[in-house]
Amino acid sequence: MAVTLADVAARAGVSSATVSRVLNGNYPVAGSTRERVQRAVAELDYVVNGQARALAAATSDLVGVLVNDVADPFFGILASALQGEIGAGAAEPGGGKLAVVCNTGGSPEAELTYLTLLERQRAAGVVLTGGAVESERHTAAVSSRLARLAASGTRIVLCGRPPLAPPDETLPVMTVTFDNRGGARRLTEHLLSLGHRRIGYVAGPVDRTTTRHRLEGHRAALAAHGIGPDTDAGAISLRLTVHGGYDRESGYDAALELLRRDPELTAVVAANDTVALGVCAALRDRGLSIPGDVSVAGFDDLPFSGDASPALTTVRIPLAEAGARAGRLVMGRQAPPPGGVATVATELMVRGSTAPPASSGS
Amino acid sequence: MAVTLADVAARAGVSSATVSRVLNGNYPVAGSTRERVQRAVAELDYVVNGQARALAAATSDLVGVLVNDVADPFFGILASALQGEIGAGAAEPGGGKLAVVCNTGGSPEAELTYLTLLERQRAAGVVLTGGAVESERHTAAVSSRLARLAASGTRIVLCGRPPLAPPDETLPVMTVTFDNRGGARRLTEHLLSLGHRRIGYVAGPVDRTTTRHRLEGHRAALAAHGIGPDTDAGAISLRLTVHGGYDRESGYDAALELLRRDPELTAVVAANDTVALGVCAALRDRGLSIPGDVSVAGFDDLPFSGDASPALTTVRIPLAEAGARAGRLVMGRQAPPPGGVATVATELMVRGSTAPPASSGS
DNA sequence: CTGTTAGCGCGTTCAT
DNA sequence: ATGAACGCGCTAACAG
Repeated sequence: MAVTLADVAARAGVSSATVSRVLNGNYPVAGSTRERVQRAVAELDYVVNGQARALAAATSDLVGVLVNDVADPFFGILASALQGEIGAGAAEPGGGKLAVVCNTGGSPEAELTYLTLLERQRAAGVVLTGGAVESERHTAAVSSRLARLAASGTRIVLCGRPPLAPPDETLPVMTVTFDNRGGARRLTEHLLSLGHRRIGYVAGPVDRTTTRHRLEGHRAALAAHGIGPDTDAGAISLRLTVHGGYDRESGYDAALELLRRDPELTAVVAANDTVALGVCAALRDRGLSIPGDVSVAGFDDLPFSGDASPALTTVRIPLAEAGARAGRLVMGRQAPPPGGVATVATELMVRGSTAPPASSGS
Repeated sequence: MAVTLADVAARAGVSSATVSRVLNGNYPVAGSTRERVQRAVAELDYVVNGQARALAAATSDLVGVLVNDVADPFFGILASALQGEIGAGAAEPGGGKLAVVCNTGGSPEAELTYLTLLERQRAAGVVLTGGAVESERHTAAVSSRLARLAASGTRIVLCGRPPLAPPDETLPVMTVTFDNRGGARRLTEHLLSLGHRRIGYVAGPVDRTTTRHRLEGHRAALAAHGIGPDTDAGAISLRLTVHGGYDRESGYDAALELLRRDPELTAVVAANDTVALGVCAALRDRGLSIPGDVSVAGFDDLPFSGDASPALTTVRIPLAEAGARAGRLVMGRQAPPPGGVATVATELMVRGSTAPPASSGS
């Protein structure tokens, strides 16, 4: 069948150990011997058996990357940046590893299943991306899985979700988290400063850290402007929150629902840019102009956001940089940040989709 | 360190062979024994060692997916659909495999490197997605690598590129290819029927099958309308072809170049939707309206294309379906198409970005 | 510098 | 139905 180390050794007239040494270049080997071995390797088209090597050396060439869905640009960009770091130097010996991308679809069960599969493979590292599901049970389950992985030497990095709770902080888990709360707050402040008071909010799925943090930022901004939950205007704002998925359809449906709840609203903040596009489509279908009648804002600043028209006001997350950083961390190519947690700043991007409300202008 | 089969065996008071049989469920085992073993497995939190299993059983849980870049929605959607099939049933024993996504960045060397890495891992299957680089040397190199992989039992699927040349057709390689030529032809016919005659073409990178096929379709449509390369109008069209990357910047730059070459052009066809957005941006920056002054068309029908404004006329490729099909093929869950080649039809999507040229209307 | 030996953890014969 | 023994292909001690 396949040619093995022994075949190469026989061909080169040396022991298999010597061949191994030449291949890994960790031990001194005489130049002439090395050359003979390399010739034999080339002649036989020998390719090492990764699993045998992994078994013997107790190492792995695999790094798991858990994402909700690579088809979603948010995760696609993260995955791409991660893969870039993980696979970097794949040509050199020991240079790069293989990124195993796992689509969880946002399902907690799938997340656990994949963690088990990666544990099976004795993955060298695991990166969990995107918001985490907030449930006692699931958090505990993930934590214990991660603890076992970490105990067996697997490097763990969280990217785009908050660090694990303090009690579990003993885990050697590194985190690259996004300032979702701050970004959301600045975004809503922007709308408030434009004069908007009836602001709809299309939130993401419930029980997700990302959803909660963005919503908290939004409400914090409202409260700071005297629109706390205990005021009349605040009560309206509370009523103007609709939860949905992180997809375009959800945005479309949510926008219609918001208009039903308050035909007078002047602005809509969406959970992310994709949802915002759905919101825009719904508003247009209702004959409303953006931002003339209603301002719309998104989150993430995905590539298409600048090309939408009007261009979307949104909050930029440097996804590629964050992913690359997480990649370096999981590869051990960069020292962990102090406390194990790095917070990536977010930036308000004001574009054409937001403007003062019509009433305030006339 | 990690708990092994032997540990479980000891705990259950049976031999390791019995534990193995319980785990794989391929052999008859007494109910009571089975139960004791399963209890021991649960109590010890045992997780099989994938590499050891792979080594012993000569099987692999890995399937490689080569893409140019997962951050590109075209590949992101393909990868997502592929992963969905590959990982399907990951919970059941033998149910799913792990998709190893490899970003080649369109580099032939990276492609070969990853194929070697996947061969190392004795991957159960490999899917090559997207257009192939057209070069004698590279094609030969890839073919021989694929031949070796196939010989060692790895299932090979091509998705989004043409089948390998007839001489290599003996390889058990399955192909899911896109009708790029037909789609491009219908797209240009659409523009011609609107009355356009000076049509710029922003082609993809040279020496790529996708680039060539789309360009051929474009030229075929022109020729069919009497605008062959030997006519005056045809000569103009030839001059109005610019090559660039598959990214937005390339589209932007190419559009400016096209306007320089012919300020009178009335339509621009782009290599894909992303490029088309760049073209649109450049035209707008030049003060030209779409489609009033210049019509623009793309290719692929990525999700954002319908939300651009004007919405992009483009050619739809059912990427998710194609990816899922390729995934089933590589998993051996679907019978290979006759001749090993399935051609996926493309569909012209006429939207707002194309209209009759201004001159013909007045 | 190189060969010999002993596992890595599991699947799988062959016995029983 | 179960156990003992061997080997998958390679790396890592240990000699020499």
